[in-house]
Amino acid sequence: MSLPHALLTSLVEKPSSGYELARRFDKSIGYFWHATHQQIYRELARMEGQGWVASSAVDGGRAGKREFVVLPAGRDELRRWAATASEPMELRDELMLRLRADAALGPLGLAEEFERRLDLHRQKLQAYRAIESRDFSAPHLPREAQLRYLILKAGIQFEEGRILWTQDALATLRAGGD
Amino acid sequence: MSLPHALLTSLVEKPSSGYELARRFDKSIGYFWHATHQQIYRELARMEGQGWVASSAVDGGRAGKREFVVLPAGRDELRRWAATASEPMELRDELMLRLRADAALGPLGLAEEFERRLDLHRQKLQAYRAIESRDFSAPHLPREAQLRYLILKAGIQFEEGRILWTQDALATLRAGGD
DNA sequence: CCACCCATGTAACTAGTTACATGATTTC
DNA sequence: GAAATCATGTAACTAGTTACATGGGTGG
Repeated sequence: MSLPHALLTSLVEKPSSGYELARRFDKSIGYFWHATHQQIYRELARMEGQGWVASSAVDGGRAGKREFVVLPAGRDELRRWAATASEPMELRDELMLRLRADAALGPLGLAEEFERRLDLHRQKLQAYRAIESRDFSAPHLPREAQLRYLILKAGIQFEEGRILWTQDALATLRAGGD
Repeated sequence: MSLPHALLTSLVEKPSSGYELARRFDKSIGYFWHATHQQIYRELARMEGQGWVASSAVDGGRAGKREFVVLPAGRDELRRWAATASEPMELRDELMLRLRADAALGPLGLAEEFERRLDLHRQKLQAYRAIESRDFSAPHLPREAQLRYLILKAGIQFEEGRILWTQDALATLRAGGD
């Protein structure tokens, strides 16, 4: 279970409300770890119960707004978790299943969907490239920025690979017979 | 929900028992779509209820062994589903969270885990390469084989990319400061 | 006769998604 | 004063995982 640790990291970076975290999980962090606001609120409540974070009303904030900060126990937990091993992500793309269905049943007209995917991958790559030139184009990056850049580079590499692969697939799908 | 369609495809390729499907989902198909035997049995029961597949006792098989075949309604469903759009797979690797935690808290000694990952990626690539030379080294592949090869190539590309990325990450982690 | 593989399932749990619900504040 | 955004949550559901359970057949 990694969501609590994703939240801890995000809160170490900057104490925030559930709402703010939800927005961050739709943007920067969301590029490699997605979560909805419902999940986030539920998890924050659990984490508070465990003494990993504490919340307080925000001066000058809206009614009901609560800001969460990481407690020492939360930092300890994050450090402990970061040192544990984890399994590499699984490849799990429905498009592969569709390709295999096409192979089993005969041509099903998948080219259109591959075109759509190609577009999506290009858009995502463009978004990543924009972040790259905005945040990581300085000649000497501090360690912290280098690590965050590494995460982005994993995304860039993935999208670039998928673009090439999708083009290969389109050529095969359109080549007709054998 | 894609598991039923993965099972339909697998059963179109070859009528099988739940046990045989479970083994296939640990090998070839499992490389891009994993499922446990519990999930498979549950799903087969549902699919039979919907009239997509039918089961019968196997002559000369063990007691209780049932073989599933795809019914016309199941083929129709598979064809219908294959033509629908789907979202690209999500990047969701715990290692990225750990990198970000390291960036937020300071060096946590992740290099060891990256070494381990590097090994795993190399092993997986080797396994893929073995399948490649066993099944797809003929000069002219029929359409069906070309499509199945495409799926494998997506896996090969992913592992190769990750190997390069992990080496980059190790260099950064070991470079010490900025 | 013991261990391993074949072959089936149930039950309980965890993580994630979708739908619903409410109310305050800011902006046009 | 209406619409958009801020800000919080509950409830029901789906998919996937882990633990448990049973029994027949085969090979050493």
